[in-house]
Amino acid sequence: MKDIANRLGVSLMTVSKALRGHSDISEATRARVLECANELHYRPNWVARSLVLQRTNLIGLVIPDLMHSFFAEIARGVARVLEPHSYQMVIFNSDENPQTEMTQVQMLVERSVDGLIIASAQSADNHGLFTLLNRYHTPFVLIDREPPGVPAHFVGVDDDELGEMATMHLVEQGCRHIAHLQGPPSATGLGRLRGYKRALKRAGLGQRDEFIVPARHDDASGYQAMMKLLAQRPRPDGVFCYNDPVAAGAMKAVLDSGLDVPRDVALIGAGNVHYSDLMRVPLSTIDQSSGAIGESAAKLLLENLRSSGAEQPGRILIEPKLVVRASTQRS
Amino acid sequence: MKDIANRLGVSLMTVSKALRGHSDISEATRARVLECANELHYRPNWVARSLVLQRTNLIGLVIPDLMHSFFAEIARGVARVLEPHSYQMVIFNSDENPQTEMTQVQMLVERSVDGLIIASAQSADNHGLFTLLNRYHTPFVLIDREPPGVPAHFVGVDDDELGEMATMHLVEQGCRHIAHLQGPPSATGLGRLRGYKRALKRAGLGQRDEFIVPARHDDASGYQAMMKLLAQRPRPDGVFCYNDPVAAGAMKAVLDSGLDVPRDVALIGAGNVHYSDLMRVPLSTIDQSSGAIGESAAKLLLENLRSSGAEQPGRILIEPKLVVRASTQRS
DNA sequence: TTGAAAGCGCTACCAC
DNA sequence: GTGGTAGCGCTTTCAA
Repeated sequence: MKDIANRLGVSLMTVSKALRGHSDISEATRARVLECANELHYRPNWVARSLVLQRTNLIGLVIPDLMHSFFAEIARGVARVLEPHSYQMVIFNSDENPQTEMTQVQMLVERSVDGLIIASAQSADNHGLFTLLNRYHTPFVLIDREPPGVPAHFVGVDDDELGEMATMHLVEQGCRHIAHLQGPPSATGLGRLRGYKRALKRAGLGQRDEFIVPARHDDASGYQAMMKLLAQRPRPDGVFCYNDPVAAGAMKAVLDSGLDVPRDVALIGAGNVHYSDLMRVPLSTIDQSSGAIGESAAKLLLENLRSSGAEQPGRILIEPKLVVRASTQRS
Repeated sequence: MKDIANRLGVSLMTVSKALRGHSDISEATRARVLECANELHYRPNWVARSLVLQRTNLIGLVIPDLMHSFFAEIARGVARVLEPHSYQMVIFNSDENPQTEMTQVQMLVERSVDGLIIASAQSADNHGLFTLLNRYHTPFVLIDREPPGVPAHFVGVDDDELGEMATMHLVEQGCRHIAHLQGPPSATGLGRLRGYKRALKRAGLGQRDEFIVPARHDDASGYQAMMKLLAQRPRPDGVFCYNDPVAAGAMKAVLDSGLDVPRDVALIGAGNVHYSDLMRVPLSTIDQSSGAIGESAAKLLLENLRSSGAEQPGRILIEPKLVVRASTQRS
């Protein structure tokens, strides 16, 4: 930039303004500056710009599992909205580890990102992340996992309803011994569990504690949990799995045990990940519109950035949608 | 930081040095500074630090498709290596679009990332990206896709060998009409095609141009391409697919057409993505050790950052490994 | 062992 | 229209 000024015999200021199309700089000099900048392959230094502007045009996205295509789709949704506003996205993968997550949020804040979008891995009763977040002025939007009792912007589905919907579907398919592979103790995991219980009650089916088996969020844990479940008598004839990866693992377990899906055991997941349709037995699931979640969250955050975020929390609930495939069709 | 200085009645410098454990600051003041910093929840401002240090401790990762778990695993590998060196990773998703990719590289450079890892979406004959890259001093490592004739650090597999290995496996399974669903015209796509042709020659099988059908990189394109292939006579009895997503789409096409995998058509992919094992018919594939690619690339880049990158290009080839599952077992 | 000065590359605010 | 001055938050260099 200094080079350009020297070469053209104008001041550094003129160059700075010309480059940004600032109010009134004569067309002539503006053109000369731009041309010269091109020749010299001038590129603005965002670090310096950010320092003085107190604004990086960066937003941070913290998600628990990049390998889960549900979150990858969210990331795409976010990027899609941000791009035209010339914001960029920094992704962190917390690996479902609350401690890692806090460190990453910390780092993002130190990097002065303008805003945060977080799918939190915190267990439902831990508010550490939020006391951290509240120390800084960085606006943030929570997605997918809504911690109870924390006033914050949120975009996601109603997990209670999701759990109920999935479980009711199994009921309607004639299942009478319905089990649940439970996810992590996040808001999401607990909500889905509540929905499961509520559906059982509504259907007048008894609830058995042994039919609630803890898994984690991935297919490996789904496999193990399902194996435990299959060892029980009576054997469940329908299982609502925390999410699609867990359901995928569970399906493998059922098939490996020489049983049939859905005849012996019907399976339903949640998330409608991209490959659900391509599995051994195409997986019934609850769609959460992952792309839409990302987009809405990004929009909400951008609004907040503009209005300096003083208004009250927005809350966007996306309707869960049942997607019926072979894994639950017992007729 | 200024606050700390005031509160303690020492100079700003003392604080700066104390915080970083600089050579000699009396233990006493150091302790006082650290304690006070804690109380005030002081956090360093990386933007400012980066500006003066001319170093951001950020590395940029540009990949063509986050939804493809092959790349998601690479990202994890990179993060795993970077983390202990307190480097952080900025991910961009180029969506297989060369133009987008160049823009993203540009942005990353403007953000002064210390290094780049790129799985390029450029077609094999386009060197635009590299003239761009060479303008700046930012060290970079290419992964997965090696453009011919460009001296650069590279980590990936030998795609010619991969293609040959996959195709030979089909030959050994008794396939005689072997087709190829071709990927994008990137170095990877072309290499795999070459390997396919070479294997046919080695096996003494004739090569039919109609058996080479262009797809892209995703399952949707695999589905379409496979449908075209199935309309042909003779119908192929074995297909080497550019990658696993394409193979997944192809599998859907075959099954939707009422044919059997592998009896009527054997299928093999490449990448060994995480869910290959969970598909309708578990998919045979060529493993590329995605995690290892990410790790090696990150290590190579870090070495370069330390040595200010003046040495000659490193080239790390990872052995492709055949993974046989049901989709090719015809015995 | 501590502190003052200068500057990283850029922009806002005011004079000319 | 154009240009100087000051400063963003931090670090390196050198003097006290």
